[in-house]
Amino acid sequence: MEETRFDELLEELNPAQREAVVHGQGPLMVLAGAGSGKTRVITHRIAHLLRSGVPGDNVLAITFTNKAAGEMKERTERLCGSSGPWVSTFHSFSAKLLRRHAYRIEPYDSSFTICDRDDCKALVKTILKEQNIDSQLWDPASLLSSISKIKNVRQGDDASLGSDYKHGQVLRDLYNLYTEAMRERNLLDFDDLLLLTVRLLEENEDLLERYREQFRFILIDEYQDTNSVQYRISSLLAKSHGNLCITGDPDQSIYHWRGADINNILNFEKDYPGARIILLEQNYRSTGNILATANALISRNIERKPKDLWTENPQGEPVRIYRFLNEMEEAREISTLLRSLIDAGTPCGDIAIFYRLNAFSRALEQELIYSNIPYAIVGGIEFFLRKEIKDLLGFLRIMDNPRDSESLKRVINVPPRGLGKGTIARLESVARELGKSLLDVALSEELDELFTTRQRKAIGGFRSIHHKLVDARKESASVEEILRAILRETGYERLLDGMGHEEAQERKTNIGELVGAAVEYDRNHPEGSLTGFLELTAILGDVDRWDRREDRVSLMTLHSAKGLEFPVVLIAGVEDGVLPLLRSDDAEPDIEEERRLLFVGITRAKQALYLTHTNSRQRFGQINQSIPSRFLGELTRPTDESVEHIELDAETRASLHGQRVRRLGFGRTREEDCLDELDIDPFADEDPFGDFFDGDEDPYLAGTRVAHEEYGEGEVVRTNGFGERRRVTVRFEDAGEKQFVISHANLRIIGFSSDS
DNA sequence: TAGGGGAGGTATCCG
DNA sequence: ACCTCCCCTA
Ligand SMILES: Nc1ncnc2c1ncn2[C@@H]1O[C@H](COP(=O)(O)OP(=O)(O)OP(=O)(O)O)[C@@H](O)[C@H]1O
Repeated sequence: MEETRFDELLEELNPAQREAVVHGQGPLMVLAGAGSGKTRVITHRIAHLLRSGVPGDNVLAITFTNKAAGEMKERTERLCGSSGPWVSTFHSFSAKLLRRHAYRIEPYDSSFTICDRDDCKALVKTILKEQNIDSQLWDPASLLSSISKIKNVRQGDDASLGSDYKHGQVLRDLYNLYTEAMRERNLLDFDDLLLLTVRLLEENEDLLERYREQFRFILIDEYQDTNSVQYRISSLLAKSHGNLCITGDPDQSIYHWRGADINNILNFEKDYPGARIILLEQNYRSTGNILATANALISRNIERKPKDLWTENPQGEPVRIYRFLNEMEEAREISTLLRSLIDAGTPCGDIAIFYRLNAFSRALEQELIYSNIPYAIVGGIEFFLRKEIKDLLGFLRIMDNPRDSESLKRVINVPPRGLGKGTIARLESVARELGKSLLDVALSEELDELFTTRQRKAIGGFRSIHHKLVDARKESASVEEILRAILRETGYERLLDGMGHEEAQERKTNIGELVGAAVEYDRNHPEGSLTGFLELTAILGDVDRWDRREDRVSLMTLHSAKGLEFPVVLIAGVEDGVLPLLRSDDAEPDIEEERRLLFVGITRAKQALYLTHTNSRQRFGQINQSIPSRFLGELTRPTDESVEHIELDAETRASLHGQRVRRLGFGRTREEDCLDELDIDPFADEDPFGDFFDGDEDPYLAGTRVAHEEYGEGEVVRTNGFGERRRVTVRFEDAGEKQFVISHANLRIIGFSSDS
């Protein structure tokens, strides 16, 4: 391969970027605004280090996703053709270290299994049952989050738990039981990966020395979203030599809820005195209009150092804000819009739709299917949570990690052969008495006399499957072969024939996908192992599983969108209660973080940005009025033309509904016809700045039937104005047209015009 | 023991 | 509207 010349690395970089790339020893913080090229800086900096003669093995780069890691590794290797630097996420890095030195973290061994949240929850439930604790009172999910908090905030030190937490004693006991159960089964959760890495380094001076020496240059991306344990890992490795380069943007910190601590980046200068600080403020990604809305929005955050991104890019089209009747219309109109963009030549792969909640993908998906638009949902209902997948993985897991009794319990009766709760309980008590693992007991023929004939027979069925799998594994190391053996020996696909055709088909497809993943793993990892495959299934995130090269419209949450960019971006459901998200019961939402979330979404867009919101939306099966997000009013300045508000006119809406209703044969058409034009003009008011959509309820679409004490029944003709001055005009049957200020209107909604 | 049916609770966001 | 859990029956 022809080597890239030194200065070629510095082309396509602005002076600030270049400075960061060529910075030598010592701490460096690159505070980079959205789209200002920090990813490019890191990549080029690594390449520059390698080209200056630093061996790849001495460079450790931490990225936010495994996908970013893969791309960066590939990129740097291409830029300088030399051996690979270490590039991975904190979690993958930790897993690698822990497997390598597993004998130092007893009772774990190197084939430990990484648990996803579902596995952890199941284990908590098991423990609660064992302890006879009512899982209604102690919700496993929130227990788990308390446990996670203990690990992250107190770094596993439960000493003073009793005083801090409500029900501290119980929590502390459960925490210890959980930890013990995980150790017994050779299982690690995501927090453990990080926490044990800290312990590994702290308790083994030789290892710490060794890795400090090895990783002479450390780079961490998205530093604003690191948590306290990750911070500790980086300190352990980097404090002594100080060759730590971090990049991040406090305005893009969106993971506070899972323990990320923005102070890590804010205190960097204090932690590393004399650190060089480089600001990147030129945005190369977005049009002027998109950037203007992003800047206007984020400037509303109080807890923030002011910073204005600028760009030399053209203004571009205005940002378009659409208002729709409900989520069905929203989905349909988005599809229509996409169809016209695609027909005009936009590749599907250039388009992305973001939303706050995974649940929003459903309505969109239906319409995209209907409109024949290829799409890919990133994340969402977890593939690895499907029953058939969990079953198959369960077998793989017990083959890899015989101590994983949770997985064993899952699969010991697959296919069903009458081995139920009673037998499992018996197996467990025998295991406890003899101090053996559950699998040992199940496989030991000499213990048969401890079971009834019936139980013996059922256990024997499992035993013979297990033996065959052990044989299969001896014959071939490939994951695919083991998986096929499992399918063969359990008769899994035959099992599916018993159920409804459609469901069986779907499950078979899923199984096919898993086999496909195994085949791919075997191909890409000639030195691979079952352990490696299982680690990937657990540790890969939603974005990691997504293949950008496919020409499809991408659907994902705003969180998943971090770090990506698309020429065309749509953000759906920009409503109060959704974005910012309000929980019915619980605490105040973190408005500033929600605002940053929208900021992240907006700044993903290169050419065109559409934000949509609806007038009503179904939640828990009930139709609720929705209010435009307060953030929509924060996107503009008084004279700004970077934003355009759009509403379907009545004719279009009626005809679309008509068509659609006929085509699909829907029965309910009523509320959807007869809507008059809505009069939305953001600049009609003297002061649209400020409380534009002030969060007041505004359910008055044209055509809504309302009742008034004095004037009787009537129909909404139009609404206009903003905030306090927003008015609704109603034509009453007897009293003629009247106008009301919405915030003081004494109107009751009684239906839609077509109801009568 | 297994699987259906009804009831009741329920949704963030994720490596 | 959907999923999980529990109870009841075969
Ligand atoms: N010096 C430059 N000249 C031209 N284009 C650049 C330059 N630096 C970066 N870009 C382009 O700008 C876009 C954003 O870059 P990059 O993804 O590195 O930004 P980022 O800072 O990581 O963004 P974010 O923080 O928003 O995820 C990319 O399309 C990149 O190719």
